[in-house]
Amino acid sequence: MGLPKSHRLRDRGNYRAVYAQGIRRYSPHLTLFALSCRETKETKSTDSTPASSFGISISKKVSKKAVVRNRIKRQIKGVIRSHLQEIKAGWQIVIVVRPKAIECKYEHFLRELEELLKQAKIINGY
RNA sequence: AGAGUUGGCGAGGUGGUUGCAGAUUUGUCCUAGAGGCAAAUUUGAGGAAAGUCCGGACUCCCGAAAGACCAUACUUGCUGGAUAAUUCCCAGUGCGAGCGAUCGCGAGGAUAGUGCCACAGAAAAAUACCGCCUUUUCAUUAAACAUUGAACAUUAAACAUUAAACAGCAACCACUGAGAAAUGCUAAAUGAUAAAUGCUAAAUGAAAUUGGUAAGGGUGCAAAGGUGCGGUAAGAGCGCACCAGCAGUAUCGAGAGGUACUGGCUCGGUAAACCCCAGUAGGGAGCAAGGUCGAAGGGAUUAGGGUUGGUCUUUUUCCCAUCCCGACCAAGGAGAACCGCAUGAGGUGUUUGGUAACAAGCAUCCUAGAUAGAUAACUACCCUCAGAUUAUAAAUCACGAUAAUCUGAGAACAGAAUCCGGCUUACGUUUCAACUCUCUUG
RNA sequence: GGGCGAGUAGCUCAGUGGAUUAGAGCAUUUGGCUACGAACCAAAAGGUCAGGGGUUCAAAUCCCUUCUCGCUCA
Repeated sequence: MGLPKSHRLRDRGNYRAVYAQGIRRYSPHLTLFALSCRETKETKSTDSTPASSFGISISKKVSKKAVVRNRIKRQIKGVIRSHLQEIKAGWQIVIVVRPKAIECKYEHFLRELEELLKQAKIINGY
């Protein structure tokens, strides 16, 4: 379940900005960093609010095997994709995976991400 | 049937839905681009993609290309072959392991030279400490050597004396039997010597040191070819037999080497110590190499200058130098943008040559290309495996075979990042082929 | 992706072109000193020299290989 390119974070500068200025929310296996484009002064009123973009970060401390890291990334992307329509526009979000997340399955990520997004009030309708 | 050796196939298959990336086509949007968006079709990880241990291709720098000598580097190091190249691969030789199939080997040179071999040991690679023999001087002795061997000393058996346990007597003492042990005595047995006899004319000791010798010397991983017989003043491959090694000759082989004969007796180990010999190599950096994205170059001349660790030779206008000619600005725009970047020492099949690695020819196929980094989730059928139940033929029973149904599983190691060829490491199950050893015979 | 380096006692490091038995400081344990403690004095224990294999009479050291950790390159 990949994400379309428009929903990915691609610049190193974006990541820095999110880490430095964004909100933080925690769960046992994941950490969420989020930054709204409206709060930053860079965005100009002429642009319509851009789509929310996501980045996922896994260090080698989680697992040294590339297979394991890639699988976790894909599962998280799948969760995001299934909630894509509910998520508000204009956010830049980085999800950091903690070392304990090796044993998690798809359903665990589903629940945790939902809770994190609720806490950050990014999801519509709640 | 069990144990084992070697090599191979394979890493479930075909679909559906949602979703990601590339390519092609079509449509659409505008700022008109190698642009965005949408749809359709199609393609989308491995045997190791890994480790980065080697070898190349490719790119740039040291102007370039070629060559000679020297230096430097090299886990290059039996022989031949094969390859773009290699430390890989193939075939063989030698050595080693295994009953065997088979497997392993850094396998040139230690008489080119230098170094090292702790402790121990006389000595660690050529010497002589002890010892053995010889020579000289001095001293001593009729000794030494061989044979016989009294006395003497030691003790055994037997005998003598004393006499315990035990047995008999209902029981104790006594008595009778019994006889361990102790003491005494003794030898033709053992030990040692006086003495005698025989034989030779020297012998012994000390010192000196002339010469010989490498047999022997609690060591040590290793001691000067090994064992035996002869031989000698004492010894020694000094001679002989067998074994090991070396050299030469003959012969077989393309070669490493094999076989046979002869010879003189033959100077340890270490080169994964320096090194010698032969061989190979311009040096360095690596796709994060490097290049492109408007804005200056082109031509002529050769008298001169400039090169790879060093010296030198040849060629070349690559740069500098000198001279001549010529040029001029529309947009966008410096991004982890694009190219490099997916047709390659390619795959598959087949024929020919070759023992083989491999090579050549023909036919056919195009089969990942991301860049915060694309493969996932669910599901249907088939197939494979495991377990359970039932049935079938044969049968005394068991194992096993076939069929049907149900349940479960399809995993392990692991994810392309410029591309190839190797090596190394990781890896669950099933299966195929060839071969070896042992046991059994429905 | 490419290129480098390191691993020795609980910790920090020596040792290293083969040979004394692998050492030092801190920490630990025991004893002494002290009314008690610190400091001090004395002694002891503690090592698969990262793992495996090879060369050698002999390897922490020489050679090969594997593992772990770290650094660096636009």
